[in-house]
Amino acid sequence: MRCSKSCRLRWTNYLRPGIKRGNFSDQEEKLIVHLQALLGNRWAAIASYLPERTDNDIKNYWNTHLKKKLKKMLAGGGGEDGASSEGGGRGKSGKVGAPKGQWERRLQTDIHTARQALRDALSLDPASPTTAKTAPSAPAPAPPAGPPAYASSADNIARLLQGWMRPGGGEAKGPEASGSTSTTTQQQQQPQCSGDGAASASASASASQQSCGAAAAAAPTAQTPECSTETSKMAGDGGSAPAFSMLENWLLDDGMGHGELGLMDVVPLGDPSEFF
DNA sequence: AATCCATTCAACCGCCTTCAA
DNA sequence: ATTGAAGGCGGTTGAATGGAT
Repeated sequence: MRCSKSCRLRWTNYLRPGIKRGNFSDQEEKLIVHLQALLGNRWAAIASYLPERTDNDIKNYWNTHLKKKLKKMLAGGGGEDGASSEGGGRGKSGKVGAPKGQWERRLQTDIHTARQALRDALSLDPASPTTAKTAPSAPAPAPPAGPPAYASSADNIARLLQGWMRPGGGEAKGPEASGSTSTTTQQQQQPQCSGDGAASASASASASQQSCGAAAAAAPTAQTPECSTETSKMAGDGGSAPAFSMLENWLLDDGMGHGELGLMDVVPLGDPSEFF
């Protein structure tokens, strides 16, 4: 009386050998919170970093335990509706502007452009002619025609960072404040990390670290709402200055984010014991 | 002991993507 | 190029369970 789909689900979520059940360790908890901040509610992608856990398990754990913990933690300070802020990449409607791969490539191109522009903007050489009035020449293919890239000028970058660094401000007004609407829509659609298969897993790992990390760092307001509220409060609250230099480092260091570096290194997250 | 309420988690649902015919 | 089946994914449901009254 079971369909193949139901059997597959039963296997992957329950019967498959090697899956661990219950009792999430602190480390796992921390990792899940961290990954959720980076990837949003893309449980399959998150689960790819926890080989012994299924996406269903992680999703359940998030919904039943972690969300509650975060809510409790934030109870003192302007809590928001977690449920309403959910639904990272695609919701039920699943309407995204571009297909997965296309969108991911596009985001990576944008990140490259942003890096280049920031490098120019932060350049110590005042005589530098490249001060990013025009979109820097990127080795990667130019972004598809459409809304202008959000990081096409140093001014944009500066505004963006200013808005972000505004104390307590980052949340609902980033890209909007910087007038970059297209940015918002673009970045709200999270990069798709399929998380299936080794190749795509590693690809998505680096892509996540890059693109999601970029979204989390360069334009935190463009994260999923949860990223920008619950988790960022959780991970941050440590003042904006350190985060900014982390951002600088990340953006200026092309080597970062390409390897299998620990995710914990990408975005600083406080000691979990502080929160749990 | 009975009832109510909250929590947990396996399973289901609907949508989307992929792939083979 | 088209189409249908299968797989994958995230959101949601509901039965089971435990604690409180």
